[in-house]
Amino acid sequence: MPPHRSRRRIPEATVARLPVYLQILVDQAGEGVENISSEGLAELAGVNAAKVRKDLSYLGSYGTRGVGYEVDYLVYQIRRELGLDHDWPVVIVGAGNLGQALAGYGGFNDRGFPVAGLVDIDDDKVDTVVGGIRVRPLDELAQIVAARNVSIGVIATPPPAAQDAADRLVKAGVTSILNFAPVVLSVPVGITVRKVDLAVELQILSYHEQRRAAASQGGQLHAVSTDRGRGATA
Amino acid sequence: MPPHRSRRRIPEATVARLPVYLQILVDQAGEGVENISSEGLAELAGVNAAKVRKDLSYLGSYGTRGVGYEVDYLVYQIRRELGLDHDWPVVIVGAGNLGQALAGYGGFNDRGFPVAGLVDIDDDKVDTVVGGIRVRPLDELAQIVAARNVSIGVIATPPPAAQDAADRLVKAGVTSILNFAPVVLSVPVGITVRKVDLAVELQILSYHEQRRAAASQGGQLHAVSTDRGRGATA
DNA sequence: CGGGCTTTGTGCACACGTTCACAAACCGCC
DNA sequence: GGCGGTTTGTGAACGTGTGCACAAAGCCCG
Ligand SMILES: NC(=O)c1ccc[n+]([C@@H]2O[C@H](COP(=O)([O-])OP(=O)(O)OC[C@H]3O[C@@H](n4cnc5c(N)ncnc54)[C@H](O)[C@@H]3O)[C@@H](O)[C@H]2O)c1
Ligand SMILES: NC(=O)c1ccc[n+]([C@@H]2O[C@H](COP(=O)([O-])OP(=O)(O)OC[C@H]3O[C@@H](n4cnc5c(N)ncnc54)[C@H](O)[C@@H]3O)[C@@H](O)[C@H]2O)c1
Repeated sequence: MPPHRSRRRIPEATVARLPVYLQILVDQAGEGVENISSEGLAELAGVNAAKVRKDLSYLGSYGTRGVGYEVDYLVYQIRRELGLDHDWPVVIVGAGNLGQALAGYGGFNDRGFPVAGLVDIDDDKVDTVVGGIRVRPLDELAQIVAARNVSIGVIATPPPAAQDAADRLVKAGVTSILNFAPVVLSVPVGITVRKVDLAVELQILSYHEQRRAAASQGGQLHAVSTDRGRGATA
Repeated sequence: MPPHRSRRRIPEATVARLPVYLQILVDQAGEGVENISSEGLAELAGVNAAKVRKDLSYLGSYGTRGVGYEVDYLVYQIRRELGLDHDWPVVIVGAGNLGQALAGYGGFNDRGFPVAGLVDIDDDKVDTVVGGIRVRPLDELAQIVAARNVSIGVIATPPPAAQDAADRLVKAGVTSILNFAPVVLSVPVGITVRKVDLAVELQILSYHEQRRAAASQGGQLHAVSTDRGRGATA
């Protein structure tokens, strides 16, 4: 079978689920499972089987009717499609509470995202070592990005400094940013930004709690719908 | 005007954006801004103005044509709709790297989510103090939940322990869970779960990087579309 | 008090995402 | 080689989310 050049554009919703499938498939491979059906994978991923099949169909026709999917091959294909066939070094800006937790987290390295650098504006933080990484001054950001060919930056600064951090990252040549500060970043076209905002997550939970409370008190009870693939109500 | 009993169901996509508007509005109020137009708010939130208007219309008709929205009143209404008119104490399970960063993070308290407890299975961690919180043994989880009337739990344990943590949380009476472990949790119906998976976020960025690289090499360049409100490509 | 300007609130069309349902494909076994 | 059982891949229907475009509403000013 031909190595299927990645032509088609994959829907964002699917892109967001592929890493979940990948995780499960790697686990399954580790347990010696060689084949898996869309039904089985769906069960483990907590989604609909038809969705699994449609998602996987964007990668090509890698299943065998009557049998299912070969786990190893699927892992290979998803990896390739997500660009995980090589490492993506990341640079972290801000070595505070969160930046240190991130740097000390082995999961990044394991999953192909080695921490190429950790920079901070505070001289007291510079040269301290966290998770085997020595904190470097903010000035060296561009240098690190260039030297290690970094294209992904992580922002873990206080909110007021986040835009500045983004500007510096972009200037240094980074083209993707993962932002933990609760602010809306403004970046040039062509730069991809994703935001992880814990407060937002908690507030969404709060909404559902509040709704539950209101419902059980006054009105009738509703099933709460799933929320665009990022959370779920069982 | 009547205090508008929260009748209508608000679309999930809107619920996910309201916290962002709220954040911006609070900032603006702090800077003395009294009124804001959908256009202005949209600009600051990085979204379409019509979307802002439609989102806000689910709360009721709180704008004034020709003028815009009164910032303070909008803050009040969004807070009420999200259930943020009172605090939601949270309990954190797992006092490792991440659990400590979360417990030490002032932003939770400020935003109405005080840490009611931090529990860990490891006796070496118990009784250590992090961010002003004394780590308690896992056994005391149910007690903490009951005593402080906690309905939101945060899982920051290693992946293999996450399901156990979820089970304990549910048993203790928690009805919403924010899960940081990269595993799919299985919970009873009626429990709301949201997952924050950093590796997934990075892998999505990796996909776009890979796509960019492939495009600039071979095919034609495409604008990358926005991804369901959680990230963006400018 | 009326006219012009601004901005909301929403109907409508379209895009995107999800799920069902089923023909086509494949396996294994007789 | 054919048959029954299984599972894929996808067309089609449906549901959710987005954005345009415009009438309705309100403000200001003369
Ligand atoms: N800690 C958490 O659990 C947590 C949770 C949710 C969100 N966040 C967000 O993550 C961000 C970081 O949180 P934290 O708790 O680590 O804060 P922190 O104050 O502990 O750390 C911030 C670090 O950034 C450095 N810094 C400040 N300005 C900088 C700049 N211009 N360039 C580079 N570094 C700079 C500071 O020196 C400090 O070391 C904040 O925006 C916060 O809102 C944190
Ligand atoms: N640290 C990060 O930046 C980071 C980033 C992304 C994801 N995560 C995820 O967050 C989770 C925690 O990461 P970490 O770096 O803090 O790990 P960690 O190993 O530092 O901490 C885990 C803690 O959980 C405790 N624990 C283990 N089993 C438990 C149980 N059954 N009940 C209660 N506590 C238990 C351990 O004693 C330990 O203190 C992991 O699932 C990890 O994949 C962490």
